[in-house]
Amino acid sequence: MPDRFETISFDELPKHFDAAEAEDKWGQHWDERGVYRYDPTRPREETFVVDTPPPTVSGSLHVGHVFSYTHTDAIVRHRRMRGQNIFYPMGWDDNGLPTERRVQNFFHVRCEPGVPYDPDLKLEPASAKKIKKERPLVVSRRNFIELCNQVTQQDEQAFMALWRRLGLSVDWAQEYATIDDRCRHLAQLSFLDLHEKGHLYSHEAPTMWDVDFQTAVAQAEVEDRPKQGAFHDIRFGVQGSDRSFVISTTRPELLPACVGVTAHPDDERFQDLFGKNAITPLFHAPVPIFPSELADPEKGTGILMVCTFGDQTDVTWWREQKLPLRQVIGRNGRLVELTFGEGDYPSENPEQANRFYAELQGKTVVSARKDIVEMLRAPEGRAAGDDAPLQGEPRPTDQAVKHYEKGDRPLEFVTTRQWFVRLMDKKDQLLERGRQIDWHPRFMQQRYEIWTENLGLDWCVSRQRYFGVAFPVWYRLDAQGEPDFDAPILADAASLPVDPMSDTPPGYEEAQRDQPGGFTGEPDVFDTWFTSSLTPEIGSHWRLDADRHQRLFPADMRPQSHEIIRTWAFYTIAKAHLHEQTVPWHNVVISGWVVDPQRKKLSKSSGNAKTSPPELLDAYTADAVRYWACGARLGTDTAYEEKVFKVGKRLVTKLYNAGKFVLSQEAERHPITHELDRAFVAELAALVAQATAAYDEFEFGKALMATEQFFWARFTDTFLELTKARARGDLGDEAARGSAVAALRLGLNVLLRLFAPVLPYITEEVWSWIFAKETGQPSIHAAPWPSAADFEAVDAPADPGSFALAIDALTVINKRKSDDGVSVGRVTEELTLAANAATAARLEPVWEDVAGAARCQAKTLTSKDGLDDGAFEVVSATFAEKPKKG
RNA sequence: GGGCGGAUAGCUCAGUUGGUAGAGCGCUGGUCUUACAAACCAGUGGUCAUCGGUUCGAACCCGGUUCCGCCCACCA
Repeated sequence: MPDRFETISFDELPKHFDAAEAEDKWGQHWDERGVYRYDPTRPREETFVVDTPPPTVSGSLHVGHVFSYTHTDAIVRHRRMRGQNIFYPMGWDDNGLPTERRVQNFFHVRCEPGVPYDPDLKLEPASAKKIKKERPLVVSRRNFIELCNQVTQQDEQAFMALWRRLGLSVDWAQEYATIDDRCRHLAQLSFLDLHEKGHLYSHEAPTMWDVDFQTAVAQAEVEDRPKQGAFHDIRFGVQGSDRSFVISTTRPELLPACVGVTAHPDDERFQDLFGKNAITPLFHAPVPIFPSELADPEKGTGILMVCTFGDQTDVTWWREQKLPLRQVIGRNGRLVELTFGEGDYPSENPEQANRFYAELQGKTVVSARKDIVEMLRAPEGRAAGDDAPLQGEPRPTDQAVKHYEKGDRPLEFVTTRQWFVRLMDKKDQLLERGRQIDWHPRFMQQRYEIWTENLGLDWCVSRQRYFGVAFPVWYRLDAQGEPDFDAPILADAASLPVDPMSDTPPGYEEAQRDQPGGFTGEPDVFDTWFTSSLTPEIGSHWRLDADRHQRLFPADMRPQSHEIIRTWAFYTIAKAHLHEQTVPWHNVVISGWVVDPQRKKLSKSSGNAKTSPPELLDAYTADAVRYWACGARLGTDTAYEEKVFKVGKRLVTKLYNAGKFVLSQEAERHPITHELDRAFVAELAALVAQATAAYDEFEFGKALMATEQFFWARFTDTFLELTKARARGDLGDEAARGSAVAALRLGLNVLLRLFAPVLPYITEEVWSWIFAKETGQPSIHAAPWPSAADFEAVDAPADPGSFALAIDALTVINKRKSDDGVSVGRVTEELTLAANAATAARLEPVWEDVAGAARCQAKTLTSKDGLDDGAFEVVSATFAEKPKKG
């Protein structure tokens, strides 16, 4: 009995592919079979390590997530098929401000560290009415953290469900959360290591401060926002003289904080002033006038007031000139209590100064500005303009004002004690590390370079928040109860993770907490980036498991988006450099954004992200959505186009139908011997090479497009049609039939594998019918990526162009049918096709197939001079009558 | 102010080292055709933003300009 191809029975399969069912079924199978599991026994060089971005689980899922995570998954799936041992974890970034904000709104609560813990606190989500009518419930720090944990766990479930449905081939055994014990442990170890190596310091200094969240922020979290400001021209006096001058400022409310006046040393206009004291209006404070290169003679009036603190330059002047500190803006953004004529607040007229200041005290920056302008315009009964300090009216100007990226009000410089990681002295080393990494696309490296070169401050890593990783630090209290910040007590590495607010430091009793001679815990938490900059180390279990670390670090690939190069990428590189003297990963792969037709980034806040990811998956299926995502080029923004989802859905349907057809063709097993089949295989082999090269560059989009193009234009619309007659046994002998079916199956098999990284569900479905058993690979996602090995049993065609030529000939015949209004399937009773002699000779070996596809009963191929090479002409054609219905 | 990316058919985008402009969608016409009407066949459609240069030849290389998006910048 001859060996026959195993086939499927056409009628047993559902007419239409049920994607929802397949998503469910295959998701379960993959889990059960452990297809995506990392094998810890395989060596580093066989392993492909992904440093997956842990999404912020603040509850807002949008298509941007789906987009970029699909990119990573396609790359990962391809690597897995290349035989690599995949380490593809998933983490949840749940600590930090976004969660705190979400919890505050969700339960309508406010955290107050002094409040006692309520072990029985049970809260329901707050209704909109409640939020509107009632004041937020005040809860303890510990209760608040518990609520944060509760909400993030729910959010993580939602994310996980989405990721599974989308088909991310994550190894769920490697799941982590940035607030879990291991991450807290590692973040605190990181702190201890940096401290030991001398990269950490804490000091009290002016720091960028968000007055709403009441926390310090780092340079990387600061963004400029355009704002309408106004120059106020204010006349200053000079001590012991009639001379005066006018400064121009956009922040008149800082006048009580004025500690100096400066102008450029070469500025002719102010030579006589240097070394003298200016007298501030209203407050009559004598302040030194000094020259500085940093003053720009072109700006304003060329001479300006130095305040503590209006901006970064003020901080510089304050330091260099050793000026006094007059911090008038408090941590809550309101003007603090103070008295002129005392201490650091001298005044030549304290009584008047205090009268003015009393009106400003307790006010916000904005209302204090309004009030002080009125005072400057008409101080104490005098009419406006009557020798008033304010010269003319404020002149509007556009300015860029620093804001915390998550905040609403401008940042202030407030003097507080903060912890810093020293980076300013390591810029060159960090730049060098950046150059040791391959950036995809390449130009994205520029972002890193520019950021690093322009870095102006060390990394402030302490935050005055609650839901975060605690500093493993306590301070001794002296006899007066004052903390000794210069010699912090560090936690023992073996005791981590610790919470200094509830754990006691080595050698102390809990009773000594906050007692003179005792200790106090560091209440601050780490900047969330302090933890998330450790994701490669979190994956590798750095300092916890040396063998695992050696197998997983540095990682191979870091996928991320470009707006966080200055934070996530930068800090991760810094950490790997400081801890391990190496790069954290070898490749950075940058996805673009999803944008609306107006080129605006899709986001919930701007209201252009209307469809949620689950809705999208319901409407179009996971494969179709993945198809859309994978059409993108790296680093390039992609428009949100509903049409593209439909195209993806169509592709899935076509794969299903083509699979059914090919795998139902019966024939004896036979090698691929026919010229047309060999020419097809030659083209297929070229496609494989092309797709493989694209994936080598992480360009899944190029690979997909090439594969898709081939699938429609060279497989379903053409090769299938050209071999149909032979595969049915209507044409040629058993060998010809076997060759056709063998080539169809090889084509389908290879194309399925090329599509598998992008379309995991439909490819697995079709693969499961026959190929799973035939190849011994139960899952296509564990099957080998197509390569030359797939084609080595097939001899080269006599003419590599004969497949293309057959397509051209068929197209000409189809055009004739179309022109005659005849369907392609109609029988051709007689056909005479002409080509020049050379072309006719080349077509000869595949002419039977062409005629078969055209359903010819009688056919003639003649040669005719004057036709171009490769051109065909239908000399005559008669078509059968339309078959009668019935 | 400095830098990066983009501008190609009505729309979304390809276009490898310079060599006659491509796909999909849309649109028009045709076809129920034994894998698929959730389909197929055929057709329409472009001064490659703009100006100049190099070249036998430029969408591609060089320079200028204009728009769009983004990143960065001490913001008196």
